[in-house]
Amino acid sequence: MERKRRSATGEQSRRAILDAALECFSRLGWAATTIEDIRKVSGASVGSVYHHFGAKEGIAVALYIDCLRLHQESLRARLEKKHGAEDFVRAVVTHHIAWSREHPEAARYLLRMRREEAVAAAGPEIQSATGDFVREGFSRMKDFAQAGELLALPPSAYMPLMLGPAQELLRGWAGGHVELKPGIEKVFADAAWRCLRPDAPPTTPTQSLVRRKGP
Amino acid sequence: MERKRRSATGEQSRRAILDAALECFSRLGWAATTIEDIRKVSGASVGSVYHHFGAKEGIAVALYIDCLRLHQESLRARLEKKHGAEDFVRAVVTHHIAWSREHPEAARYLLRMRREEAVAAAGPEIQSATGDFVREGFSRMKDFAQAGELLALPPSAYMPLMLGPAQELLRGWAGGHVELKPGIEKVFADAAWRCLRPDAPPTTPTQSLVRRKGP
DNA sequence: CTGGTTCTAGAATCAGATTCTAGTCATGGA
DNA sequence: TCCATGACTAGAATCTGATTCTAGAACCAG
Repeated sequence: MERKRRSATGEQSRRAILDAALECFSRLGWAATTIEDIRKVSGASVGSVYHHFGAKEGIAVALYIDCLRLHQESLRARLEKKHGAEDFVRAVVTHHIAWSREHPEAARYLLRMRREEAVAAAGPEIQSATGDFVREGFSRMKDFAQAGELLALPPSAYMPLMLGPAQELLRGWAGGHVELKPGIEKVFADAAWRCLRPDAPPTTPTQSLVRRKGP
Repeated sequence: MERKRRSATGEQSRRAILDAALECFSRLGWAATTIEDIRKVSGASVGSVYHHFGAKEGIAVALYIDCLRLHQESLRARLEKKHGAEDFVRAVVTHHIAWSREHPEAARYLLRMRREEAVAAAGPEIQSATGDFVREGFSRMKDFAQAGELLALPPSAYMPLMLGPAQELLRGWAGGHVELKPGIEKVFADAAWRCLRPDAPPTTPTQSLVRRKGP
């Protein structure tokens, strides 16, 4: 009944295949790497690859979930101490950028494969592997909003406003032509907060060079 | 010497192939549609398809450029009358969302294929087809910034801040699970402007978790 | 030691992209 | 008008690489 009898060996080769896959996908791209490439780099056999992952897409999905987990664990740890809305927003944005800089291969893979068909098709599977975390963060933002610590907005707007700019920056970086300057996370954290913080008196949006100028 | 002798016929079948491709890609996804699918829908032959596009990727790229052109022409027209920074920013964001709603297939295709390997590899070709437009918009933003009509920021931050949130929203929409509510473009235009408008007093960038929190 | 299960091997199969050869068709010039 | 030319269409033949299949090895519980 055990899910993993010979786990030691099996898990080991599964790991080797995932590592090889990340290397190959990074170097050659997802479409261009063949099972043969992965087989050579990992030292496994075709049969073994298919035993563990079922199909080429299976590798992509497993690797995606793997990287996502790394990312989320790191973020979770960082968010534990954040209780206010501003701290929360800034920490999420900053972490997103900083983590990507620290784990370039994994980050690039996540950025590239997001919405890539091979992975997108496995939506439900990924949901179940990581959905709670996202849902949790989302509901936390709604709570902040309800408490007046964030601007009141349609719920579906929070995530895009908070992370969209960073995501777009990182996408450019992953594409290879923009670099990630050292202090850039601060710029984006500021921007996200500027965009989400409450305040804004009667909101005279038409002419806006007037207000603001705190204590 | 003429580039297009039998152009009428040729152009026609090229068009038919592109249309068929958009339909197939939308319905089945890029990876899953075969040349055979496109051949059947368009009525062309394999040879004809390869004559016009060279490879499956060639179809994807041509279609991408085709859709991008539509998008840009529409945006260009809309921007002509916008002279101030605020108008400009709001128009770009609003247009991005509204256009997507009006041309769902093309928009979804653009969103899905952006950074998709098949298309990303053709970067240079796409650059030359559309680069000017982007460059132009970018330099316009730098001008605004220089004139003090936009917050001073690292140049690479403008595009992500302006369009990142909308892009993220649309990506969710293209993925199929978020819907595009009627007035949502206003929310995102407001947010973009909130985030880019100048103002912000002496800007004490180093420590920013202190101030703010008004009365 | 035996039966059951996981995992590894690698040859065989299959699908589908690409290539190749043989035309067809419209045009410009003789 | 008639031919040469190059754009274009057809579809069969190849090739590449993903997937399947059959055997067997390693391991564990009884």
